[in-house]
Amino acid sequence: MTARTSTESARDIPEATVARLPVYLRALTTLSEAGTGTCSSEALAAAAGVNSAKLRKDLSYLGSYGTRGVGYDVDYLRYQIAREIGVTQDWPVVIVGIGNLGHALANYSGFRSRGFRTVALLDADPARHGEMVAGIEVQPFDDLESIVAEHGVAIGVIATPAVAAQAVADRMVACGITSILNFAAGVLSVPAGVDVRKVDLSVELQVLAYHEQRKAQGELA
Amino acid sequence: MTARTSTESARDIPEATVARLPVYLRALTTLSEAGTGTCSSEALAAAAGVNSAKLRKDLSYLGSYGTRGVGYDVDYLRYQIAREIGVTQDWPVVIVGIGNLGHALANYSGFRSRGFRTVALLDADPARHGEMVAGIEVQPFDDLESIVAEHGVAIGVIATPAVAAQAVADRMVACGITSILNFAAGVLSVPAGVDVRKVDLSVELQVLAYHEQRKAQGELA
DNA sequence: TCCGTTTTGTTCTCCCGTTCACAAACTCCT
DNA sequence: AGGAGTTTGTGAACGGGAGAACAAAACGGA
Ligand SMILES: NC(=O)c1ccc[n+]([C@@H]2O[C@H](COP(=O)([O-])OP(=O)(O)OC[C@H]3O[C@@H](n4cnc5c(N)ncnc54)[C@H](O)[C@@H]3O)[C@@H](O)[C@H]2O)c1
Ligand SMILES: NC(=O)c1ccc[n+]([C@@H]2O[C@H](COP(=O)([O-])OP(=O)(O)OC[C@H]3O[C@@H](n4cnc5c(N)ncnc54)[C@H](O)[C@@H]3O)[C@@H](O)[C@H]2O)c1
Repeated sequence: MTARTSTESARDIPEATVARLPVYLRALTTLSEAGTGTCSSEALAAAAGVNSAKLRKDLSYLGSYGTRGVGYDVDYLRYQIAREIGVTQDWPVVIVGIGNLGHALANYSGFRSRGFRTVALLDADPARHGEMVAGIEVQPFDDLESIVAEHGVAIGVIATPAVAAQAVADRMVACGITSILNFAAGVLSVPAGVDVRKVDLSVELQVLAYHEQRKAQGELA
Repeated sequence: MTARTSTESARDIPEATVARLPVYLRALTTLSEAGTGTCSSEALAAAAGVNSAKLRKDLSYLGSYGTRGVGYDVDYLRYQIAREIGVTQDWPVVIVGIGNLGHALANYSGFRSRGFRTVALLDADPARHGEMVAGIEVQPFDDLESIVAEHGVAIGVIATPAVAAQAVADRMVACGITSILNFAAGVLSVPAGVDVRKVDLSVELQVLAYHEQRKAQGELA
């Protein structure tokens, strides 16, 4: 899934833990907004939907931020996780392919509130150019290079049809983007050092269908 | 992630394999449409973006559908995987929460072509009722029970705000839905025997941000 | 028929992740 | 000050998945 080339820095956090840190972060934000000042690993684990031992081990990779007999300071731990993930700063993001899904993503407020700022919406179709979506103007895909250079964009989102995805990814990589979130079906091939994460709704539904079928078979027996 | 209660039937396919079968299925469909009649595990693995040994082991859980020295018959293997997943039949699906994301999902043609049929779009907001999206009329959320009963729906999609998600899930479970695809943030609690899969875009982006930050740190050193 | 080539199916080993269990550390009450 | 109660941090056992390696099987040509 992720390719590592650069020299490993100080702490090496397991991939599975990295994927859970954002979940803890959200749970902590909810707790903080509810006015909770301190929480135990048990309580936080319940809020995040994981085993408490796993939570404690995950947090131990970041350091020793809890107090035995007491628990964790919600705001302090929240800051530490945010810093570790790197969302104390804002990451500029470009979205390519402003169709059905691209519109939804552009309108999604959860990005901005969680450390990401959409700096541009790009589409190859001239008919879409100039349209305003969530306060941002849709621009030609060919503006990619200048926008990435101007804002120092490192993260790109692909929401184009599958046939265009590889070409879009190539252009992104060529102009310096090193992390891609891909909604299009199929496999993207990128050079080492570029991270790609794929979201595939059909896969999710088909996994559900598999289990659903098994349940039905079990009832017959 | 998934809860198993019913008695295990004949073959027990590892969860990791189940998650990859849909990927193989798509790769096979692409190959078939390109006119390929036979393919080796090496070729299919490349198309699916996985290791060929892993692919062969995955397929061996389904049975012995290949021919040594030759490879796999594309259409035959495709049918076998589709049957194993359970997408030779059509699964009726309801989508709840027809906002930004719900619109995109309703318009997504990839569902129908992969074994799923959207039978209803439901929303709690009366202002949305009667709107036509992708040829389907948006109906009141309170119609859930009658629609599920009428069509025998087993799979539900939640695309409401996070605060409403648990209540929607409860109603779904109460009227017989046993598989839920959840796009809302936060943890859903459901009884054993109900499968929930969560898609969380913020988590995906934050994982990318973490690696991005590490890359930047590595360059400084 | 026999041998070389190709490719599957499977075994074996290693590694990562999960979970249990407990000692260390902290608080609070007497 | 001391003991009871609570909760963290981590060592250790366990299970599952990934990948290398190879034997078994099929094919094709001589
Ligand atoms: N809509 C969904 O809910 C959904 C769900 C899962 C996956 N997907 C996937 O997401 C992708 C987008 O889906 P959608 O429904 O928004 O499709 P869409 O057709 O509505 O939008 C695609 C957009 O990409 C643009 N585009 C095409 N080629 C381009 C290029 N080379 N460069 C830049 N822009 C280009 C098009 O002009 C269009 O605006 C598809 O790959 C689809 O499979 C969508
Ligand atoms: N838009 C995105 O790209 C995106 C991305 C990731 C996650 N999400 C999540 O998906 C969910 C939906 O996002 P959105 O942008 O479409 O939001 P939205 O506000 O545009 O749409 C939500 C819809 O749900 C309906 N709704 C509210 N309460 C309901 C209830 N109790 N029963 C039935 N319907 C109800 C509302 O009327 C509205 O139509 C949110 O939880 C959001 O966090 C969205």
